Amino acid sequence: MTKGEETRQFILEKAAPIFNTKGIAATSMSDIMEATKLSKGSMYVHFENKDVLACAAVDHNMKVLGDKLLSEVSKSKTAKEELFAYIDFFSNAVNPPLTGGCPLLNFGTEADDTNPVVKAKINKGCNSNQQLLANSVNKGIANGEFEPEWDAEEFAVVMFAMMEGGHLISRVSGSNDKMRIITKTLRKIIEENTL
Amino acid sequence: MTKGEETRQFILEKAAPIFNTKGIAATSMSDIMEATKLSKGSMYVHFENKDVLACAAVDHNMKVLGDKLLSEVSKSKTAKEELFAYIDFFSNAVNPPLTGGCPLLNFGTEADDTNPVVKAKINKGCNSNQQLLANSVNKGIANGEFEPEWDAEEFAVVMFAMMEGGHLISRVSGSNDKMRIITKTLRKIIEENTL
DNA sequence: TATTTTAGTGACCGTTCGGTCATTTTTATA
DNA sequence: TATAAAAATGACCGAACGGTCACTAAAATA
Repeated sequence: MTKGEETRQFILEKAAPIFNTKGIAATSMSDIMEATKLSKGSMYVHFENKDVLACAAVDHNMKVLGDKLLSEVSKSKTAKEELFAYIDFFSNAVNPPLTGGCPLLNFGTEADDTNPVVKAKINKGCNSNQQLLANSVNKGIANGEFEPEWDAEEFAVVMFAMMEGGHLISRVSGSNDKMRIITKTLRKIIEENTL
Repeated sequence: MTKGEETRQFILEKAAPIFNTKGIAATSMSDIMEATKLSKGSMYVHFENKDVLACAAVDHNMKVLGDKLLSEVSKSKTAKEELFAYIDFFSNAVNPPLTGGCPLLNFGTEADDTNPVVKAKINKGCNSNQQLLANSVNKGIANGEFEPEWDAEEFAVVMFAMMEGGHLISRVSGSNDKMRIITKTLRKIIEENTL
């Protein structure tokens, strides 16, 4: 990795949590300068403007979160364990895996009406998550863990929506209490579909 | 209503959808000036600063949405109809009842880490929605419509989270397809608890 | 209707914004 | 190590930001 690539990565690592916490519009280049202790000119060597940096930060947040998630989920031996690992991974919304909370929720709500590029990225991210869940269910059906009639895709949508909604509730309330109801309910559904 | 109160209301009606669409940080006083065709000085007669206006706009959005929702739900004769009315009311996230989508989702994600005042408002709004749902379930239990063992508060949390999560998915995808899976699932759960 | 109070105006203020660029410093290459 | 290329600096730019204020217009009150 050249010096330039290293700096670019360094800027992203510092910028990503700021964008995820404050939002794209409320994050200024000065915020990033302060966090990186780099000069303004240097930022523009690596990112042609704020939009490009913001997009790269969105990507970075999703990548970091995805990698963490996969590394947890992949420890599982069974399909049920995979689903439970997903639940556990996101169960603490007050102290979430990523500073600022879920980037899909944060950037999705900010971008849906104003930023088509970010909106498309978030849509892909949502679909990936749902695909991950559906794959686990289908894997479990294939290996005889789960009820064969279980609709994997539908459950994936429902579970993903519940986790995101629970995330919102927990973050505005500052408590994981209601997230626990969500996760309990999801675990119950999974158990009910376990053979 | 005095002239001043009228203007204040007028400003809020114009400002609320802009804040709900663009977000608080990305909405400028100039945006509101343009929408109202009022001068800058006039805005500051009725709102001492942007924060106060933004907070009032958040309140306005929640009030308008809450009123619309209640007016729909209150048409219902049975508890089940109330729950179905709630579902129907929010089932079209692509063309939602409020310009910009759900204010709880929009302002909640923007404010959770940065604006304690708005955060508290949104938390109250989330709780009101869940209370409304829980009340319908409890009403249905009391009058023999629903299974007495049904946990109203837990269902309210789950249903609210599913609707908000579904809202996010639909808005970033630009399609109500997955919201339909959410609503279908909720209707099924309600039917399963109907006597 | 005369007077006081309130609403509305728009030029203006200081600050911060995103972004540029000539220059210097560092890194990579020959 | 000499040279070319890339990275980093920070002063600077115009525009947009939130906010103020002396002033005018209109509305409420006596």
